[in-house]
Amino acid sequence: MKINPNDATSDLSAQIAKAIRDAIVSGQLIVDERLPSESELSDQFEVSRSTVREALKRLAAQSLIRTQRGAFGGAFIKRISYEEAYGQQITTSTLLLSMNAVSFDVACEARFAMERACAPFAAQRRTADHLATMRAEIYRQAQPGLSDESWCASDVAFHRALVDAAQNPVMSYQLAGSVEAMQPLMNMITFTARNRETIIGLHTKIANHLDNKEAERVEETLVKLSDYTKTLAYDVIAAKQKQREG
Amino acid sequence: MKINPNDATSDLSAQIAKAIRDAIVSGQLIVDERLPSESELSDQFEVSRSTVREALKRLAAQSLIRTQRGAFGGAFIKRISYEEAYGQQITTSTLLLSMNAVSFDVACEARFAMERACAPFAAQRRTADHLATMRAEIYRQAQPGLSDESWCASDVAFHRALVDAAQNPVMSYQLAGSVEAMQPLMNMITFTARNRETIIGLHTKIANHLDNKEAERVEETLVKLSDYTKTLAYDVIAAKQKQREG
DNA sequence: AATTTTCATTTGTCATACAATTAAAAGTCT
DNA sequence: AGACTTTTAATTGTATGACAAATGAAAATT
Repeated sequence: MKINPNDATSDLSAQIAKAIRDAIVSGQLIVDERLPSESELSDQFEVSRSTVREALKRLAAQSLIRTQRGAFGGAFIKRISYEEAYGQQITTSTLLLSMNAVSFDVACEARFAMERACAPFAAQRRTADHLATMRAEIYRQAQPGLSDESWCASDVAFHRALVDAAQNPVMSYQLAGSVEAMQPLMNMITFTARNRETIIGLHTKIANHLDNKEAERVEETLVKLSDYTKTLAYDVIAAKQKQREG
Repeated sequence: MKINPNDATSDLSAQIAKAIRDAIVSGQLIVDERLPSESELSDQFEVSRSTVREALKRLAAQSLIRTQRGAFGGAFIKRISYEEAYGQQITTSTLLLSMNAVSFDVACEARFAMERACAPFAAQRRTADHLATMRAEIYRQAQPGLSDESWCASDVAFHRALVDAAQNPVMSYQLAGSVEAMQPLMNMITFTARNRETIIGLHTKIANHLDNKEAERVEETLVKLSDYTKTLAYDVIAAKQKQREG
């Protein structure tokens, strides 16, 4: 692992982080392996300990290493967990959508397309637990006086159960970002009692079709749900437009 | 933004990073807004400048801020680009798969399921450019003496073109991880001339069906490709098993 | 043999200093 | 007055040294 101290395009700590990251991704450093101590690294790279520390903090932020204090402590290559990966994906996806002004349509299309991809597997593999979770969320959604925030949270929980029913952790991980990152966009919509009723109807259908292992029908219903959600968004945008003009 | 100096569960720099990150994600800090200088932050949080710097490097590693030297420089909230988001997703996905010993089947299933989700949109929206890229990669794949590495790289390029044809940047971003993270797993497979021929045949079909805007057929062919890829992986695993026993 | 103490190692935090960079402000020349 | 150059102040990047806190191994003690 080498760095170029005269490269003006990036900081030393960024270069060091990259060198170590590359070694991890390429498999040269394996899980639970200990990196040299901060002093040793500063000798090897010929930089100060502060610079090494900044590099290590960069890696820690990406869940690539964990550190432990004390004798026989140090920085260890970390086995990244699904939970951490979810978290990172959600943060990145959320910011990507909010900062780049991704249109509701584009985000909605991506989300429901990927959810539809889960349907065949979910229909095949769903357990009683998954169905119970979905029905419990539907029940919650039907409560009168539920705040928009709680409604959206329950909506996310329902869809996560659908995705998890496919029992493919990689898919669950990939979709976590899609579903959760939509929440801020969904929050812009005001869900009237009538809107909610329609959505609950579609949710119920999805649960029933999953129960009957009818994948195709689940997909059809997801398309309807996607279309209906888009319609609601259009109405919100139209109303805002009118308000601006009036 | 407040931190708890006596919280033994996490470092001060991690707490500070979290406080700022939360402010960014929740929209309290907007794109291109300047954070206080390192000295000001160290005053506000009542920690040393080094600790603040470590926190800022954590945020920089997640592409949440960029820094600029000199007068009127500082740390600015960064608009995360699709490219950076791709990069992060690929790093995380790759490590998630390699470190958690995700089976080839699970990864393959997730990847092709999500690719299939793109098919309807790709068939509708593909341009001449997308088709040209796909056919160019097919041509490259047919070259005799192509190394396994180059073959896999071309395979990735082909599938990226397919995903990009859907013209939904959010989907492209989500799928980048799926497709690229599979590469190390794919590299374990030795692609014989005969294997390649079969795959090229399926790739050609996909390109043709896309050309004809026949979404259903694209999906069918993707299923065949998925099944064939799984078969190849089984053979590799079986061969290794035999080697171990013999 | 079990418990306690000591000790060396390592990360976490702080303080200070200086280099490098940068844009604004001030100064200079035509 | 306007274009160009120099100065200046602010800010991040890097280095150094110091000490606190944690921690597991080794030594000492009971």
